[in-house]
Amino acid sequence: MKEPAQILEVDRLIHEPARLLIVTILSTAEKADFLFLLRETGLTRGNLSTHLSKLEAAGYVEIEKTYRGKLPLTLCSLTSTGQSAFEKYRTQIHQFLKSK
Amino acid sequence: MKEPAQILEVDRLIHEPARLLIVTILSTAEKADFLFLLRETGLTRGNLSTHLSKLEAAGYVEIEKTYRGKLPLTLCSLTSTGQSAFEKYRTQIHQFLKSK
DNA sequence: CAAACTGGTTTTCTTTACAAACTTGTTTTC
DNA sequence: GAAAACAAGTTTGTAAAGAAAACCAGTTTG
Repeated sequence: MKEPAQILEVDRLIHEPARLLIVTILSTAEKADFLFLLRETGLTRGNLSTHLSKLEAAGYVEIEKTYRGKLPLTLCSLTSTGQSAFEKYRTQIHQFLKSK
Repeated sequence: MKEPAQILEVDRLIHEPARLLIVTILSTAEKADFLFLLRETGLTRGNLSTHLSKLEAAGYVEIEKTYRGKLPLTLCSLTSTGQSAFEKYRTQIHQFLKSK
């Protein structure tokens, strides 16, 4: 086993395409609400919800539940932990794919 | 849903880290035998076997079973289909990660 | 000739991701 | 003013995927 096998250790929480997309969007927006993410990602509500929960459980995303008028409003933002994990993921993938 | 959602369509057969590693190794070697891949990847024999079968089923890898002396020898090589799928995957990921 | 080793494959177990159904509350409509 | 439709999410059920363990056919070793 040589060093290329590092790819086997990428953070699978971020590697999953749906979550990679979510995290990427969040990395460029201070805060995003649930419906915004829903539109941007094209995920179903159920899947967006569960992916966000996983990211929250990992401490990558902070979820703030409030109201817009009388309707529920869920605000999501990347924590600094999430930000670093994302940066790390990006450099790992880059490193791996760039070599031939 | 905007265009970033393209990432949701990456080829998951290649996206899986273990197979990404296998395919990457095969892309630089004409042919690789099972034990070579085993050492390079650090996967277990069982997992290497099933991942190779999936790649074969997809037509990405060709598996040739022969003998080295009296012992079984399994040779693996990337098909042209596999080569293109890999190239496509790389450019997609690159495209996606570079923006931001 | 029995035990250990080679080079794998198949089976079993757990974890995941997705879809569909459900929930809590709020507007509409009749 | 009750029923129906809608909004914003969550929970649940299921099927597929990945990892580990068990297995297997043949070979070499003691």
